[in-house]
Amino acid sequence: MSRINVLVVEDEPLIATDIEEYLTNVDYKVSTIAKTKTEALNALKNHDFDLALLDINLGNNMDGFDIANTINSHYGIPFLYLTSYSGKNIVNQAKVTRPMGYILKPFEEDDLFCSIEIALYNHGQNQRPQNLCLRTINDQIFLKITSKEFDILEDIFEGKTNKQMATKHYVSINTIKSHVKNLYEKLETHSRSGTIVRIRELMNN
Amino acid sequence: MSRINVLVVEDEPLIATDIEEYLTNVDYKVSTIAKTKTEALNALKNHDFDLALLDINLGNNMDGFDIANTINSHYGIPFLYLTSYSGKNIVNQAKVTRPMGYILKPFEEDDLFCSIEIALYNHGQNQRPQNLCLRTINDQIFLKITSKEFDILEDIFEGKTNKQMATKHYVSINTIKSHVKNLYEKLETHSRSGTIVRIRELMNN
DNA sequence: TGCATTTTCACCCAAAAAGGTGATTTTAAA
DNA sequence: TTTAAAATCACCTTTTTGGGTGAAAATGCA
Repeated sequence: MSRINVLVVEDEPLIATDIEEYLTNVDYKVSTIAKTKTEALNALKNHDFDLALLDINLGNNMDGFDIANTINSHYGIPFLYLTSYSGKNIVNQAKVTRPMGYILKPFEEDDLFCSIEIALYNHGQNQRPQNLCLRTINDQIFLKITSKEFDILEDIFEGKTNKQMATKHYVSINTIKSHVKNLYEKLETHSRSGTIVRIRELMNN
Repeated sequence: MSRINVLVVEDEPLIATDIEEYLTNVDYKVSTIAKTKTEALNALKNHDFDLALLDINLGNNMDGFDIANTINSHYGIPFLYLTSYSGKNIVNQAKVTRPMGYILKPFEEDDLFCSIEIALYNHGQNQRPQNLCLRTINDQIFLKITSKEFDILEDIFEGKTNKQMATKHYVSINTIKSHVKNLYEKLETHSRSGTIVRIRELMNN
């Protein structure tokens, strides 16, 4: 497995080399340090990065936000802001660009490492199975789903048949049918696929 | 708009009150401070939180991970770890629980504020409806799905029955069954719900 | 301890889906 | 215009689901 390839965007050379050293120490690879927006966009165009670390303020401009937007629309890699701005205003501007983290200067090697690891992992998982949440569902329906019923619901959501569920849970298929029937009543559905659709809806509110 | 309701899980009273003060300063509401796993789970059961801040280590146990798992499966609120562990091992254990952030002690008020704001925003945005894409699907299977079959597939994904589809498309139910059969062959599935699961997978790559 | 809920299971019937075979008509491309 | 692929439809059998009724354990609280 090759090392994670990082783009560092930072206009202050001293800080940039600091970051580079930190990242190298924890086994990431810094293949480019960009000092301006132009350099950053160029690097993005010409290389494949796994992650970007963005300073928001580059030479008196909030160019970090622009870079973030370009990353979102064109490259889809995760990124974190490394900045000394902590004001409400800036943070609100920053959050709508959907960074995976916001680290305030000064920071330490470990801060960087932990946040990056979480960011990379979450980014990788984000286009992935959506998992159900009992509370979210129950908040939206009148007759509440019990925890056993919830287990069955998860299996239905995974496409399992009654027989498979009976085997998995070491109970009679009749028991499964009973749970399924109760689920349909509580969710006001009448079929497995209809139930999956319903759950998709409930989990998106 | 009422203030963000935060659950703080921290076994060290001094740190807990520090966190509470920080959060109150930046206009969050700390409605519960839990010192043990039991207290935390109880609080989650009895209150509606918008966010949780978890210490990983509670009295010599890694109970923070358990709490995180319960949050994911039962409550679906975003959470951040506040901890002094920065080892690779711990971080790797932590990331699979999908925290929205990982903040190392000691931290400051602003660190907390920035990370929480990002976490809350990203969590809120993460739920989205998904739509199918023929190209994406066909790129991943050997026998390609035709455009008519794709129409049927969309209906299956929406939970429709064969009869409903027949009515909608002005064809015999036998025709629908024929299309469905072909879809199962091409997608290597054997049921409607299994097909929905398969499509979910194919659309997430 | 007693009561309510949950979980377990059985049996029955009807409806829907799954699986197979075969065949005709349309459509689109060579 | 021939030909292959796609779309249409029929019929049949078996399996799985859905829907209804009822009831005995097990569990969890009060």
